[in-house]
Amino acid sequence: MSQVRREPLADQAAELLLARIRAGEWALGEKLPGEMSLAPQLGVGRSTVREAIRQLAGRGVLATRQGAGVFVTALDAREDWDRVLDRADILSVIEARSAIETEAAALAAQRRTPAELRSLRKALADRRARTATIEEHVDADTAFHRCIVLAAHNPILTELFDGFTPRSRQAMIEMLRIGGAYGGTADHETHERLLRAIADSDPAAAAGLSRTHFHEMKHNLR
Amino acid sequence: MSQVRREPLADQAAELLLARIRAGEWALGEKLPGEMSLAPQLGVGRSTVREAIRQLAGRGVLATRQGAGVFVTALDAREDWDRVLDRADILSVIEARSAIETEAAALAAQRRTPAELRSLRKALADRRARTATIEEHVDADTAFHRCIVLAAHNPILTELFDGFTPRSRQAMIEMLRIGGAYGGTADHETHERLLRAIADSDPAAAAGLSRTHFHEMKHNLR
DNA sequence: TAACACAACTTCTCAGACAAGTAGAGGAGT
DNA sequence: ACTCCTCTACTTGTCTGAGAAGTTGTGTTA
Repeated sequence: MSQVRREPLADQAAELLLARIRAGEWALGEKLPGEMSLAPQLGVGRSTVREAIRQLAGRGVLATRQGAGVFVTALDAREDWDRVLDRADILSVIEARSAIETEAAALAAQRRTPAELRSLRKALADRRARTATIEEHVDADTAFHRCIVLAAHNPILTELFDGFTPRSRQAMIEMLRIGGAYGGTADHETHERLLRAIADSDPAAAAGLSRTHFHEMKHNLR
Repeated sequence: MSQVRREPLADQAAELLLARIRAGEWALGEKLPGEMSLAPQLGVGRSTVREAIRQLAGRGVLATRQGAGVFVTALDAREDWDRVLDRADILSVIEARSAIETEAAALAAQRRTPAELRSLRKALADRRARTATIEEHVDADTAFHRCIVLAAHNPILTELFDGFTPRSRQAMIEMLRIGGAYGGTADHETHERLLRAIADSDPAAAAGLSRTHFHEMKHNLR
């Protein structure tokens, strides 16, 4: 049946531990049994257990403290973005972008510097001009939205945005290809008003316009 | 000057190796020197080198093949959550949570199942009861908010939430420790109204309450 | 009651030994 | 000259044992 596949014991032990963590055997922050008791449980030597723990520590699931023990730091190994986005539909991507960018728009309206305002205007002009192909327009659109996130001056939001927009690019392109019209005057006007709200330091209006924008996107999907 | 900072040798070795990989000492796919020669180079024993390699393997930077050697599989451009959160202040964390959870609250109000509603009620009761220590209360609070995110039925938002709440736990605890009052009746009432909005399928109210909640948190910070 | 000392635990690190797998050199046969 | 096989040197994988270093709770003392 299955190929011989000789996987190292340490890898197998790591997988087994991860499965038990996912199953909820140890809650978040809880201490695992010591290496000494874990080794016989998994049927391997102590150093093998240590290597398995190190592997999971590298993935951010476990953390060790000398003298204290091994602790669960995350319920789940952070899955690769690619894998998550493979399963997620376009709708989920839009909703996540809405979450991040609506908050970012409000913050940008409060914190944007004059230099960032110039970048925003330039990016919006680019967004209007570059409508030759769908790919080009999606990239210009993403660049504009990234300027907003940057103007929010929040490193975590930036990281979140950069984390999955590159990977959702294809989904966006497909959505526009299906949805038909893109770069329309109505769409552009929404973006223009969003920029104006940020320029006017009006967080509520910026957030509202951003929310509306993504709401329309979701609506066009059907 | 600097605190003693007794970081495990294996971690130090991993960081050192990663730095040399980033510096381009070994190209992508290239083979590293053997453990035997790496150990004296780094000034540690062989098992320690192995643990460092395992750690980097868990992060996807290295891969080992028995009999062949250790190979570079990625240059590890992506920054670790831990590192991002180290630099980020509490304010940024709250803003990011606000972004995710406000959207999640609105979606949860539309999509929550009866079973999820039961989980929410149970989690809220837990949140009210568990106020013995700050740690306990933070964990109960996180659990309640996680139920909301789950009820939004959006895998990306779930992933985002799980991605950094475990790591922002300490920051939350410190914030409450400084901020003073926690688990107050006003705080609990806000959560109760949030749950009611979700139960009543009122997305706008749920989003508004969530936004207010995080806004108050930011305000208490000062 | 508060501060200290200690004991029992934990992880950390090293060393040595052998098993298991890989890859290249070199020889035998065609 | 070419192919195939074997053998060898080198690699990672695993286990054991030992002591160092750190943490936590308990009991003792002032």
